[in-house]
Amino acid sequence: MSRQEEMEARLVEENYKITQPRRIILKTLLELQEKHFTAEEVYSRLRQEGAGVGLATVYRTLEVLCKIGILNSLNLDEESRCYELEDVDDHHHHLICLGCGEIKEFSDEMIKDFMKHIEDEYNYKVTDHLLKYYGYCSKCRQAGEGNEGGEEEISPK
Amino acid sequence: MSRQEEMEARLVEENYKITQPRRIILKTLLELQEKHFTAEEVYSRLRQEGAGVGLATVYRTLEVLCKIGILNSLNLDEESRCYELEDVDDHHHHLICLGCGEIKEFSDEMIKDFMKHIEDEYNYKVTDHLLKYYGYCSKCRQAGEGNEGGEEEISPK
DNA sequence: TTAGTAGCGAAATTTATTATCAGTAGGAGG
DNA sequence: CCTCCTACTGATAATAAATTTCGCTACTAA
Repeated sequence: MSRQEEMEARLVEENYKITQPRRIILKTLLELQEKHFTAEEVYSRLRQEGAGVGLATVYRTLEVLCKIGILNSLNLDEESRCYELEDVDDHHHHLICLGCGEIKEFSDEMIKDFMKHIEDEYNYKVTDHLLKYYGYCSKCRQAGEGNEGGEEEISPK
Repeated sequence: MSRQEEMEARLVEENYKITQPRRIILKTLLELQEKHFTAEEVYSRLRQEGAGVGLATVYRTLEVLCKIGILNSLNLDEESRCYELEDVDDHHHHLICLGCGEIKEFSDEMIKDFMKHIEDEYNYKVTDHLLKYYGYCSKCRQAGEGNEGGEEEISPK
């Protein structure tokens, strides 16, 4: 079963219909080079390909895909919501360079212990978590300390 | 030196002027009951008190206060930006209940070790970080699993 | 084949935030 | 205590992301 077929099976499983626009959007998501993307990015990609899929439908579909766990929704920057394909075996977090905007990922094995501790202390059932580190990558640290001649600065948090 | 005076001193230190609107906003922030607040919340509080401070000024002032470290800017929910007064001795993160929206805080001592590890592995200089846990508090876990009769659900991430 | 409904695209709307701009006032220097 | 410069201000317009609306379409179960 292909990745696309798996996803469509998930939709059916959750009582959503397999429609042409949804098929096209799934296909596009699988083809995207970028690991992280916004609704607008998906939409403009679809326009390029001449698919007659509306922006509202993109938003609606991405929302559905999040609900059924095919996508994760992230807040990587303040401006607009990002999405990424969910990979069950690859829980990770983000390391964001304030100089050049580069985003690295790291796994979160160690964080899980801390989560257990939090669950006990506060009597919560934790279902999700988000960890982001902001800093400066090796390149940006060398390149002259003051962001001179560099790209836009990015604001943390 | 009062808290307000300290803050005004910070403004001067950073070459910002002490203006009437800024004084009023600082006073209001110190009086707020809520630990977390949005620009709109500050603004409506000011209106209630009859202070003739414009919305744009509130946004501008909160931005300035973030820049000089008097406030932290948080992304507790997707809709609008939250702020909190910075407390140097109390670094913490947030535990957010998806059922009722309750927000608890916990300190981040343990997270610091993990940060060191990340800095070494990726050759980053980490300057800031953000950790949020989403889950269900003890109350919401009892109250019938399906959010029946409860308030609005909140979306994670 | 048909009926009912989930889903659709286009456009309008909402909401948070930022930019604009003419006027004001803080405060350094006289 | 004045004066002047300019950072700052309030009102409002503009922007942009996301959501809602609405009449129409096309799945799918009978």
